[in-house]
Amino acid sequence: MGDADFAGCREHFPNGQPPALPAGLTGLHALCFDAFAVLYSSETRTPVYVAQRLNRASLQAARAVGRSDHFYAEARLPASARAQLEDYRGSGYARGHMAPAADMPTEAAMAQSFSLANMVPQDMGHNSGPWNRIEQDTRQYVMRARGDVYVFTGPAYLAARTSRIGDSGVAVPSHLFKLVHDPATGRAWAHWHQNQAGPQAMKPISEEALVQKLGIDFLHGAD
DNA sequence: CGGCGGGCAATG
DNA sequence: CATTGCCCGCCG
Repeated sequence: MGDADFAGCREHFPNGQPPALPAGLTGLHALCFDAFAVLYSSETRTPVYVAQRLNRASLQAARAVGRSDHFYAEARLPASARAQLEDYRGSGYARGHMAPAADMPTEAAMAQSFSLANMVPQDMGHNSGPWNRIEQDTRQYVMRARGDVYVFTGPAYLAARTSRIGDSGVAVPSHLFKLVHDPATGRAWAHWHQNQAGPQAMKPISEEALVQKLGIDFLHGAD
């Protein structure tokens, strides 16, 4: 979309400031949703990152919202840039939410969370196991936090050769990250997992270490 | 063990 | 298209 600066949904970002990106990225599309924002890459056909603002009230509201389970290709993207349902079907990978369905505070946001613009090809065991634990731990943290908590979630492509699925060639991440920032405490930390089943390093890394890995300055301008 | 949240595919 | 049943991993 031409909405390259998230003009319509800055509320999902700390201090209303989207991350600073490394030079040279192309094919990017900024997408606003009710409860999250996606910077989408037409090269990988996955998000670069997904941004959320969470708080206790939004997660309490989310508990009353039923999971929709209706995945869909993102019609706001050019057809040539979209991930398609057929790309994931039979691929052996799960359609892994970046902004989790269980975080969504309204029915509309729940439905929107099933856009393939919010998905990456994820190892099934990783998604239902260690990653699900990270998501639940993050919700538990937010429920106990004083105010708004900002979360960035997305894939990393650090393998020598990135494998792809489907006719569109949706790129399979080597890693997934989730950065949590609590302005009330000034703290930030990041989960960094390989996109595979089995034991993971559950110890978070620093925000600085994540920035070093990805070249994305998530919290520039944040306190 | 059951429940939950993350998914899948077959069936009408 | 929605419904149904199933798998996975983790937790209390």
